[in-house]
Amino acid sequence: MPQLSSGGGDDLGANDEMIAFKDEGEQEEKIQENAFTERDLADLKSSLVNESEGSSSSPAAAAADPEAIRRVQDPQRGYQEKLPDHMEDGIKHQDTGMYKGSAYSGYPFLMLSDPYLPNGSMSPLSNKVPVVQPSHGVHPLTPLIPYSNEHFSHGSHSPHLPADISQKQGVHRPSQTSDIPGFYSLPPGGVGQITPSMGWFTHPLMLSSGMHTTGIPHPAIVPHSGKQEIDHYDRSMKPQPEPKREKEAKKPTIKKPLNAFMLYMKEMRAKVIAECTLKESAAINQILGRRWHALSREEQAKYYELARKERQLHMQLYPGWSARDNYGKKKRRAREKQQDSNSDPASPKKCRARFGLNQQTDWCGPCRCVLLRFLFHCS
DNA sequence: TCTCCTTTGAAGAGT
DNA sequence: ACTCTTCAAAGGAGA
Repeated sequence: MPQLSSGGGDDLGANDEMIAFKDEGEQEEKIQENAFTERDLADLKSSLVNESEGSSSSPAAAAADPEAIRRVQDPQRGYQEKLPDHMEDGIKHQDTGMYKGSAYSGYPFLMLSDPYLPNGSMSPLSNKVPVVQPSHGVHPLTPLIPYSNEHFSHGSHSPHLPADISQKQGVHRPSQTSDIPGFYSLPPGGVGQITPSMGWFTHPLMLSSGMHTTGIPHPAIVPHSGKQEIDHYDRSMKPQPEPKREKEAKKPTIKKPLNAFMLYMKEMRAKVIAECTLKESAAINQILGRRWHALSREEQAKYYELARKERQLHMQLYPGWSARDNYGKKKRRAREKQQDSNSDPASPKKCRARFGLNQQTDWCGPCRCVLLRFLFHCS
């Protein structure tokens, strides 16, 4: 299990990862490491400040990507071929450049835009307009600020403090984020960049859809059928009264924290889409998978570290949560659906049975069933 | 409308 | 301890 120590680069969880990577192209990796000269380091430092660098794409990468697309699209040359793929150096270096520029600086977009929410996901490079710009010189890990309660309170007491969670959930919580590094804090005025149009705190549905019980819009909380719910609300801005049963069924789901690769994908997807003019996620993910392997140790380490922080914060916010909570969700949902239709006295199935209709009879839709229930005083 | 595809990594379940 | 399974994201495609 890849685990990063907060201290360092070599003991990171990427080790396992890198072993596999070495197997595939040890020589290439050595070349990479040698190539990571002091000049690169300087570039890295400067580019962390200059985010605009990250969005530039090199012609080399543009030239390299069509090959990747061909491989992805050509079933005869699938990924399993384990080609000497590190020939994608063009891509790799291009990527490297991008990480230098945007891996961290862009990440705040992910988090501040509430990526776990169905409509909130956006990468710094996506065509969706980012709402909050990362400020230069901010620590790379400021992206995780939404987890920090400081940003949602002005003063020592707040309804959003974690102590509140503990009270509500009856779970002991470590005294507030004491082990969360200081860089989780927003710079003064950081929140001020959030425009009212974001509706972070005023949206009437926030508490029921993407909000942690603290009121923190935590990305990991989504409504059961979050997408439709949010879409619907955005369009109409008038919440439709939901049946009680439906409301109960839509208890928010706490999602898994994203792992390193997921974070990487989230950031790079838009770029790959732009470069490859691909939209199919399966193909894009294949490309991203190869690029992930082509990343240098240092570059991957950034994402392992971010993922580790994510897990840490997730654990602090949801002490009792387990990945098991979301296990079998698909099957369970299907089962619930089935139960719903069984328990609904006006379901087509029930009505067919009640009125002796066969399966082919199409007229017995739910609406007509309600009508029938009314007409025939069905219970 | 729902599920599949496709990737990697984390974590739970099962052996 | 080890292997297997599920779920995180994404969005097009097909049932």
